[in-house]
Amino acid sequence: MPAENCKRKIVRQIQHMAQSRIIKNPRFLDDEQLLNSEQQNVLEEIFNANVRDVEIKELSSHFAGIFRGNHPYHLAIWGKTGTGKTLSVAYFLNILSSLCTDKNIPLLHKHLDLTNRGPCFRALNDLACLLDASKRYERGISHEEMMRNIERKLSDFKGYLILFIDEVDNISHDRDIFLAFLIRRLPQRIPSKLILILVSNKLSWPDQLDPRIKSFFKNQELVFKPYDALDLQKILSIRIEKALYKNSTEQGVIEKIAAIASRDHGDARKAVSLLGKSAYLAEKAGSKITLNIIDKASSELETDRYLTLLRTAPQQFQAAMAAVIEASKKTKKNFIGSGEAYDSYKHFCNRVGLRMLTDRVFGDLLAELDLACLIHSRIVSRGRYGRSREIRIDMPYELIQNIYNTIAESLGIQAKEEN
DNA sequence: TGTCCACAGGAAATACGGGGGT
DNA sequence: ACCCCCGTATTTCCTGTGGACA
Repeated sequence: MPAENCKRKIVRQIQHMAQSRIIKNPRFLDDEQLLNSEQQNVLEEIFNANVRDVEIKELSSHFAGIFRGNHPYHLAIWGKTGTGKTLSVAYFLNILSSLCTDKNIPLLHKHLDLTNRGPCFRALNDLACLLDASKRYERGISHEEMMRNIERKLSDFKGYLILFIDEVDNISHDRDIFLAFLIRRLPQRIPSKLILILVSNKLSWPDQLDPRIKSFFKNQELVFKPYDALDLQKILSIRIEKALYKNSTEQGVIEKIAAIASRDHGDARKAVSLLGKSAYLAEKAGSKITLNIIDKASSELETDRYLTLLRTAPQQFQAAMAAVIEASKKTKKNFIGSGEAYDSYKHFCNRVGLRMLTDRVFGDLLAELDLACLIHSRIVSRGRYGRSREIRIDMPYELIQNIYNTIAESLGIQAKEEN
C-alpha cells in the first residue's frame, strides 16, 4: 500500500508540474528582451486594437502636408512615462517614411534619445553622432564646433528632415542653447525642410522655455493621456496571449493588473512588468496567476525598485538614507527634524569613514530622497524654535531593515575595495 | 507687534578632473 | 608640455520665512 501511495504522489506531482507551466515565451513579459520584429508585432496589434488611435490620427493630420509639398510645423508632444509616446511616434514615422519612399519624396527621420541625462554639450554630441557628423567626445570641444559639424553634414540634403527628439527635458544644462540651435539657427543654415518633434514627459515642460523658442510651438501640441484601465486591459491581453499558456490566469487578473497600473500612473511598462512578475511567482508556486499573487508581485516590484535605486545611487545618497533610518530608530517621536538627521549623518560618516559634506548639500540630499519617495518630508515652522524639515519614513519595518542592510553592504564592500 | 529661531534654498565661487588643440 | 574648454561636486555666502513667545 505505501508503494502505491508513493507512486500516486509522484504521478500527481508530475501532473501538477505539467499543469503549472504557464509561461510560454518569457520575452513577451519583458520589453528589454523583446526582439525588434516581435516588438513591431506587438505594436501592430496594439494599434489595431484602437489604442492610441486619437494620437496617431493627430500625427497623420499634422504631417499630411508633406504630400502636398507643404512644410509642417514643429511638434511638441508630452505625456507621462509609459504612455507610448516613443513607440507611437517611431511607429508612425516608419510608416510615413515608407509612404514617402513610394511617392518619391525625399525624407529622412532620425530618433535622438536623450534618456540619459546630460548637458547641452552631450545632446549636441549625441545628435552629431546620430547623423554621423562627428565622433564621440567627452569634452574639450566647443559647442560652436559641434554645431558646425552638424551643419556641414546636413549641408547637401534637400528633402524633409524630421528630428524626433525624445525626453528633451533631460538636458540638464543650457537647454535653451540646444533648442535655440535646432529651432532658430539650424533651419537657416541647411537646405532641408526641418521638422522637429520634441517629446517630454513633464507637463510643465514648455513653461520653463525661453519664450522666443516657446512661440514656435504655439498650438502645435499633442498630449498623450495616460492609458485608462480599458486600454491597459487590451495591451495586457495581447501580452498574455503571446507569453502565457491558455488558462493560466484566474478570473479578473487582467482587470486587477490594469486597475493597479492605471491607478498609479497609467504606465503600460509597469503593467507589463507586473504581469511578468506575477507570472514568475505563479510558476514558482505551481499555480495559476491569482489575485493574491498579483498583490505579492506588486509589493516585490516595489521593494526591488527601492533596492536597485539605492545600490546604484552615489555613496552620499546612501549615507543620507542610512542616517535618516538610524535617527528615526533612536527617536521616540514618529518623525525627525533636519538638524537631528544631520547629526546622525555626521556620526554615520565618522563610523564608516566617509567624507562628510556640509549641511547645505545634506539638505539637497534629503530633497532627493523625498523625490525618490524613500522618505516623506515637509517643512514645518515651530515658531520660536525655528523652521525645519519634518522627516518620516512611511514603510513597513521589514522593508526599512532591508534597505538599511543593502546600504550597509554596499558601503562596506566599497570600503574594502579602497583598502 | 516685533523678535528671533533654525533652518530652507538660491546664487556665485571654488575645486577638481579630464579631454582637446597646438 | 602647456593652455584652454567643459561639466560636476561642494562650499561659501546670503536672503528668506512661519509662527511661538515676550
